[in-house]
Amino acid sequence: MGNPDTRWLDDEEMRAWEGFLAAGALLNRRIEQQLKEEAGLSHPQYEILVRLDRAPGGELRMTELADTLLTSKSNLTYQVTQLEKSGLVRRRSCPTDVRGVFAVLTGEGRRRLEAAAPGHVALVRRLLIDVLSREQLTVLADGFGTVSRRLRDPSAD
Amino acid sequence: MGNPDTRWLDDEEMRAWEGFLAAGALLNRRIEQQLKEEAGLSHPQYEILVRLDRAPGGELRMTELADTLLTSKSNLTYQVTQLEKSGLVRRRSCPTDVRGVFAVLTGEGRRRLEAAAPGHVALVRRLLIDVLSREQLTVLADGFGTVSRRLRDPSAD
DNA sequence: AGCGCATGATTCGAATTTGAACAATCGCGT
DNA sequence: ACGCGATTGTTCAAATTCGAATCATGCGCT
Repeated sequence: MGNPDTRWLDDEEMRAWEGFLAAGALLNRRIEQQLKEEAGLSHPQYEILVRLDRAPGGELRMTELADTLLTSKSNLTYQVTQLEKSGLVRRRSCPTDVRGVFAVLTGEGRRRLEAAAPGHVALVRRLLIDVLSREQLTVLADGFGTVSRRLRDPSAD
Repeated sequence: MGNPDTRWLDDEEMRAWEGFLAAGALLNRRIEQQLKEEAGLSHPQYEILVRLDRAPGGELRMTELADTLLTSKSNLTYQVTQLEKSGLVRRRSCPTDVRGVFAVLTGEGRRRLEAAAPGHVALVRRLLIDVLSREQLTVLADGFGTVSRRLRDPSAD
């Protein structure tokens, strides 16, 4: 069996962990809902458009996109197909590697993103960013930075 | 149309927001995976068992359970059915309200939870809690406490 | 050139999640 | 006691997500 005496979470630690989970669930729900009704996009879809918009040429390889989105490749295939049906993204096969596929942001995709972004940012601001002080923001950014870095890194296993 | 000049997120704000999303995604992935292979439970299922275990008598009304879990009622119906098939939870109809249903933690459910908890807590500790300083934890707990409270409260709309 | 393993992306089926619609019942106000 | 809007939990179909398997290709090595 495992270690007989577990180091349970104390009150503060529990508060942090459950607060994190709760905030995540609630934030996601609101964001999903707002994005859907104001721009007709799911949060995952919005994130895809954002990554593509940032990328040079407005395009990224499927795998690269999946990596930055922290999602599975099969899921990305599905979402990109949906976005393609909506005309917001198109696929382009990679010239130097027959296996490779680029997801490319279309003009309409960019327009849709630009239409969605202000409302989305305003919501994130209202629900999270503006609720916290600058000091809190810094601490969170640092903390999550560390956590994310360790999670990506196999050594932190 | 919306406000023409949006207050975009500055670097620090972006770092906090994206760090939050990334940490959430990565943490969830790991937790899901570990819980599945070490205890045969999904994270949602584990959370259900935890809430029931905390509740007096090891039972809660479906709606109440759904509320604390921040999930939809239909989803809870599904999960409880799954847990019932596994023998970890059973349903009991409410004596004072014919419509009402209690989800009750079974002996086997409690055993399974007790078997899963140490590993789960250890993982949360290793990936999140122990990575942060006590000060960071406090800020996180306070910040997300506020955020969650506002998200639940319709006035914070 | 040819072998063999790693990669890139999709496909497939199963599991989960969602939201709307439903049926039954409650309980408040008259 | 009655009417009726609110509540409780489930059902249903559709959308999403997951992971294993697949298929085709790239690349290093001999």
